[in-house]
Amino acid sequence: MEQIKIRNMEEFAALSGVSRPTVSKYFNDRTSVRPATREKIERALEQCDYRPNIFAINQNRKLTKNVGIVVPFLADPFFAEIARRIEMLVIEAGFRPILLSSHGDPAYEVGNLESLRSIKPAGVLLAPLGRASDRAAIERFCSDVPTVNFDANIDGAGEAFIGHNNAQATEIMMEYLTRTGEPPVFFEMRTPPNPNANKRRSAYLESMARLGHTPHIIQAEGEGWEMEEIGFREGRKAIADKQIASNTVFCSNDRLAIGFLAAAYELGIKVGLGAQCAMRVAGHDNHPIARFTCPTLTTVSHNYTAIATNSVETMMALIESGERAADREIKLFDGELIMRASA
Amino acid sequence: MEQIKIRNMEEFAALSGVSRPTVSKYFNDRTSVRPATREKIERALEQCDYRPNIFAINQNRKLTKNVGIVVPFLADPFFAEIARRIEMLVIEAGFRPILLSSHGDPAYEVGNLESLRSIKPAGVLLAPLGRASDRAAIERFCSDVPTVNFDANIDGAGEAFIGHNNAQATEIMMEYLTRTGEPPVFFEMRTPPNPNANKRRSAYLESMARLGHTPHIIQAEGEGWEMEEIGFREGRKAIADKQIASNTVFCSNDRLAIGFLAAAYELGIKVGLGAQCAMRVAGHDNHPIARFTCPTLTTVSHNYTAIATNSVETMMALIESGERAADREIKLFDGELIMRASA
DNA sequence: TTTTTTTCTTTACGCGCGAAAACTTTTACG
DNA sequence: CGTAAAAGTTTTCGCGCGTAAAGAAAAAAA
Repeated sequence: MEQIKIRNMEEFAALSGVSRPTVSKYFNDRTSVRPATREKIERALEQCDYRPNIFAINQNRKLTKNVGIVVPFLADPFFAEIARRIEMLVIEAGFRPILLSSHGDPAYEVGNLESLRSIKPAGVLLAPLGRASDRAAIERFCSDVPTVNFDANIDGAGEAFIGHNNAQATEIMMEYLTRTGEPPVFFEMRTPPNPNANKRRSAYLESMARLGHTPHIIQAEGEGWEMEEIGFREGRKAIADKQIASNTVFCSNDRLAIGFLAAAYELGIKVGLGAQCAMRVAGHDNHPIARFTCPTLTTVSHNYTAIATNSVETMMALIESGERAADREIKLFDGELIMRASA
Repeated sequence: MEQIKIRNMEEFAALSGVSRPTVSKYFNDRTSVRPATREKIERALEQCDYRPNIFAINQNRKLTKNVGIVVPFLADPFFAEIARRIEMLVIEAGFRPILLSSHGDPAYEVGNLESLRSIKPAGVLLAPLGRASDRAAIERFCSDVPTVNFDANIDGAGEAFIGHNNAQATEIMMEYLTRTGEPPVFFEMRTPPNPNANKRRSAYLESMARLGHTPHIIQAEGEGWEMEEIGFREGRKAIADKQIASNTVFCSNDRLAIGFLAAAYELGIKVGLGAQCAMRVAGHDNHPIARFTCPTLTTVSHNYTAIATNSVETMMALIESGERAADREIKLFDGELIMRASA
């Protein structure tokens, strides 16, 4: 079996005993042909493993089956995880996912969008870099290609935004931390690449104000996506300089927290809940490695499943309707407190 | 500017005042036309941002500019890192990288290869799953598409194998560990998904034999790619059951080691070099997070740069020559001892 | 059985480009 | 300045498929 070499749909049609246009119909929607015809085609398919040429298909179709997925930094396990879920959902929906990473660089981000534009995707799921993004380029892209914006909101980017409810998530952590111990200081980057950080800072400030505490924010120097490094270096400095006005530190994200934990460990500060512990540390994101830090990291998890599912569903609805959304919908999914040993 | 809408190369040629075949030549190699002509085209390019239709290009070229990159599990930062480097080198070489993850599943791996086959890539850089891979499917693919195998060697897969020198890398760590303390036990998975693990075990056994020590291997139960989880769960069990016949543990890879460190921490065992430490732990791979574990992880690093560069160079040489390699070359790059606090 | 509807076949065109052949123009060089 | 070489132009073909129209055949409904 599978010996016969087929060069094109014409030859395959001849083999199956069906006309070429009917074969074409079959490959576009296998239920659009009569069962008897379908069986003829599928019997032929068993003995020659023919597949229509993807370039010829896409050249003639106005709408391809490609769906772009762009994330800011794929080497970050957080994005790897969310991208993985989205990718699988896109495949399930019968589309071809094209996964692209912007490598933390706006030039790559623009390059990715241009690259996507050239393959005429049915739609694109875009998690932008954020602050560093070339807004004009992104808006231009979104006006040409149906785009769903996720993770980091850029006003006007895409037909909808699906994201994490940073305010609520920060709030439940604040509630937990203040209820069980000292009100936390907030440890973040001075110039965070991701806009979620700003929402988290605001939520921290609001929360502290409402609870009648004085907020303390430590802003780590450093640019880019090497957050563990920044958390480690600046965390060590902050601890050594006694800048930390509480025994509880709420890090803006888990990667900073991982670095901070390493700094605390190196300085011999025991982190955790017990009486013999000097400090509590919490993070935000439920990073895949957070279960395995020392101590395990208390954090707030994104609703990964809901965000991935909803992003893809929104995209598919957009594709099926063939229209642009009337108004830009923003959907936020609540975070979940993940209590572990560090706080 | 950029107002003029161009639908195809014909229209663009008219705009630039050059014939279409010459424009075509320009886009294939911008140095292949006379400087004066080139300037004409590039001036036209400035006022209409035309790009040749990628589907039409690829339909007619025997050789596309696509290069596939397949890794077994992109959510693993190790692969994310190596993929990132390779991707950038491929872009630099003027090709379009198509990054695909097999998600730890041989079905996805075969699907990725089929998907790649359909876009007629100039070449493919393949890091196979290993043990779980569908060898027959991979060999079939490699006979059709110029493939360079990297990271995990599968005999006969591709024109060349570029990888890490597991034997040498294990050896330098063994030398270090035995010179500075007790000979280590070896902690690994009973059924590792990646074939590198087997080479590391063999190297450990050889090394212990040569040094005149009795080898001890602890084989963790568990399947799949959740190595931190396996390292944590089985590591805790091994420590609790006092299966560890040395104060030094050499983990088969860093992800296992990260789990193992978490287990030791939870059990109150101090890991590190100092006199007050009860155990030394070393890993293998120099995982991106290894600098931030508690304590920081002593490990053996792959020569990431050399492996990425050499894989891409080998691929490009293959593409340029247009031929298949006469014999399957195997290139291994030595590892480097990374001394940190854990051992 | 006849009529209606659905499905299939035949024929034809076009997508946007690569490639090749034959001819013309420009450049390089003695 | 003349000539060969290099580069550009024109023309034509074909890639493999989507798609549309018109008619034939098959299935479903009357």
